[in-house]
Amino acid sequence: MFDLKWIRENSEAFDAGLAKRGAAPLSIDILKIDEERRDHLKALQDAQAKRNTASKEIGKAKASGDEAAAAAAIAEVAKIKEFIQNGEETEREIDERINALLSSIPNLPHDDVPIGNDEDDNELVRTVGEQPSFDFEPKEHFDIGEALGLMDFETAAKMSGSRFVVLSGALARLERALAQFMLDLQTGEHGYTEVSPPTLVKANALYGTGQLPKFEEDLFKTTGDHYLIPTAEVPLTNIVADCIIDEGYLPRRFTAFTPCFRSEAGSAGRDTRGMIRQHQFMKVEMVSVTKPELSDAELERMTGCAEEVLKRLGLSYRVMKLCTGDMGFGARRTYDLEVWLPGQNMYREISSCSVCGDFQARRMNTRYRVEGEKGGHFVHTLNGSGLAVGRTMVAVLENYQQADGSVVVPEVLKPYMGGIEIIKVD
RNA sequence: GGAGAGGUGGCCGAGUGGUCGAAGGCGCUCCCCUGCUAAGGGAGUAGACGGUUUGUCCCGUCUCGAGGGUUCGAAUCCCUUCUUCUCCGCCA
Repeated sequence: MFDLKWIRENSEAFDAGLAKRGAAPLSIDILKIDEERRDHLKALQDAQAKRNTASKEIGKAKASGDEAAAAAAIAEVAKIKEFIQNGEETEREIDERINALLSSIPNLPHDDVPIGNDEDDNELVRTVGEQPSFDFEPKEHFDIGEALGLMDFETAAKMSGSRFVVLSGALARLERALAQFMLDLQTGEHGYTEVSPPTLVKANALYGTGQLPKFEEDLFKTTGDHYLIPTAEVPLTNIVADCIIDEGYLPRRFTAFTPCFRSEAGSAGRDTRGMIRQHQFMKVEMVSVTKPELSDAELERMTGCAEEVLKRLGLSYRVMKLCTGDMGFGARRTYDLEVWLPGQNMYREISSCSVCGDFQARRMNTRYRVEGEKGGHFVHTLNGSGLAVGRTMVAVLENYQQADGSVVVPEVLKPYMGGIEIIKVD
């Protein structure tokens, strides 16, 4: 969400930012409504001022028992009444138009974000770790999982349709182990506070983080007024909605392990096999709330927190800086982590860390107060996966597979696997 | 799901139609007094928006959970909605 005043004073920068996103300029349209609004407001407020003064006179007249004077004044002001009521109605209409327009505009990218259309224009930042070599043809994760008898898409389809999976035995445990490991790392070493949030939220929460009003089709909605969260970014960020935070409490860092639900509208036919793209998946999410001047540094830090998971799991990955065309709605800058999948013979996204600036803070009305200063300033928010558990399991299976179809449990997960060191057919 | 009671400024808490943006207290800021500390006295202390000016001045409008309505006038009355608490029922 943008500040009207800012657009008024920086209309060129605003349109230039939209252009980088591949969007048409909007400042002229917005400022036209803005001007209409201010003209209208002035007339309305003058009328209201007149009415308020008169009302006080009436109050005084009544208090002093001068009924005649009061009656005369009332008759006088009554004329303004209709104008004010219509004026208030008009004001609401104009505000709605402006809000509808503003709330559907994506955040403007940072200057260093590469301009581009899609993922092909993303910028490689660094590559980390070594890709494992195999003396056999590495299989894809679903072949491994199904051969083990622990990953069952057909059974899932029977009860839930496509894009679901039933994990069992050691693989169900592996999912839990991965989550546990990630949470222990993010809470124990990186300072994140573990949270167990709701996974059903109302529209205003989704509006706050930017999924609504524009991306409703990506969400699952209940028969009531709830939506299933597409990511824990939503509940974690909304923890601070409508809050004024004392400066000393920043930064705040939250992490949560939750299921995520996505309709995957528009991605029919993509990644139809396996666990890469599911309607439901588990994820450990990180959210930071910071002061404006520290948010860029926080993004580097958060990305590092996500990378650490991959490093300790011994997985090779690369860091991509997303181009303007590939970034999400609320992001100013985004780093994707892409893990190496030998079965697929390619890198696949496993984490996405974004700094949103004050974009979400404005929508949620989240501010912080500096001691001794008047008023509040909007906080900056960040979110990132640390990591997507389902895809991490995919990566573990493909990278740690053996010629005989078994899978070695990575060293750091062993404490969580209850003695299982190799996952194999019993 | 049924019955009832609330949501007021950074916090606590008065206020049931007329100079109420709101008593009082706490906290905070400044000043005075007191040779540290403690205590005391005085003043100040919401935000958004608009106008004006770009001078951190002034004026106006709106905001007492949110949104409508009644009225010349609403924190106060009516409707809708969100939310908190208590009791009952149901339940993992």
